[in-house]
Amino acid sequence: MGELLIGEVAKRADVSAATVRYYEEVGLLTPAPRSSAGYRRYTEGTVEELRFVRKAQALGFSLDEIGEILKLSRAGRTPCSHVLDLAKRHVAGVDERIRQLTRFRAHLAGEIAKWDGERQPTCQGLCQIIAGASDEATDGAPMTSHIQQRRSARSTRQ
Amino acid sequence: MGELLIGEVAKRADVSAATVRYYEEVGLLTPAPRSSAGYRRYTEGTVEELRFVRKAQALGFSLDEIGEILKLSRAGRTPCSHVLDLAKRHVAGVDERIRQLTRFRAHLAGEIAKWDGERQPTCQGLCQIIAGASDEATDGAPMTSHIQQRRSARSTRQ
DNA sequence: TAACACCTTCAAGCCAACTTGAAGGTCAAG
DNA sequence: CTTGACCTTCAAGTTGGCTTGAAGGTGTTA
Repeated sequence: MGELLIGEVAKRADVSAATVRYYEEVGLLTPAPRSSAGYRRYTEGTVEELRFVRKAQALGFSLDEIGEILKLSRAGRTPCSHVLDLAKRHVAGVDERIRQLTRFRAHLAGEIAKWDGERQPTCQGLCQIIAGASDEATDGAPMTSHIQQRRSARSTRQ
Repeated sequence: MGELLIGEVAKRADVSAATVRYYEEVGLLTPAPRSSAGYRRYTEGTVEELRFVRKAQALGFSLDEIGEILKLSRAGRTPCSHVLDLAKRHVAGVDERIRQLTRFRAHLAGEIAKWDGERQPTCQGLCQIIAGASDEATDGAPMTSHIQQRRSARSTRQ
């Protein structure tokens, strides 16, 4: 009951089975123990790791970076000063990223404020500039995929 | 004197000339006016745009997204309600990203705190887990490229 | 025992965002 | 009037992160 086949973990973590195999191949996941028939057998823990991977990815981390963070977290007990250092570097990196994003946001908001305070916003003609963009933007679609939904991976469907 | 050739803008924005051509090709930059010989002629404005592109990219935006933001900012005068809406969506997206990153940071920091409070950090043996990682981490290298330095693009060198 | 949904490997294909290379035109300096 | 550093286009290659397909084994259910 704590044993899941690849399709099952994939579904629970909302990725495809192929992706899970790929993650193992590139070293993100530790190779799963196999059943007598050669089937990979996973536990809930793997589902957690997979979910973590997707979240970190959505935040812009590469699989390499995520792999390192996973290794740190797997080291779990006995985190020596090296591990600690590495982890602290990661946090510092994230902090830097947050600061930059915050500045970026201020920049954008600044432009908007400039515009907002100005003339009446009746658009005539030249607003075609964003015609294409609004197509996507007007029907609830993600014109800007701030949280990435990389072709969704409906896992084992079809 | 306000006229720059492609190598010049490239150098000033710290990208390669090929990248500038590529950006024009995919519609990120508006096609530059040509000299009689067919050379692209740019202004300082393009350098600014290129720098913006690199910054936005480092923050995890795709070229498509950046292209939209650039269009918004080029619309400059007469920003109709549509443009304004679009821009506000972008800000909202950035806000969301910042919130997620902040939570991520808290998670990482939490783990570190747990460890930090614990046993003595003398690492014996099993610390090999991070041997590979420390290789990169110990010599000032960017084990985690939080601000991306995508194969650098030393522009027109060599 | 046949169907069917799962699993396996391996190889190839795809998209974004570039980079690299070939083949050639332009132009100021020696 | 040639050298050398620029510029041009076009085509093909690269990397990361997958997806898709072929060819085949597994295991429950009718």
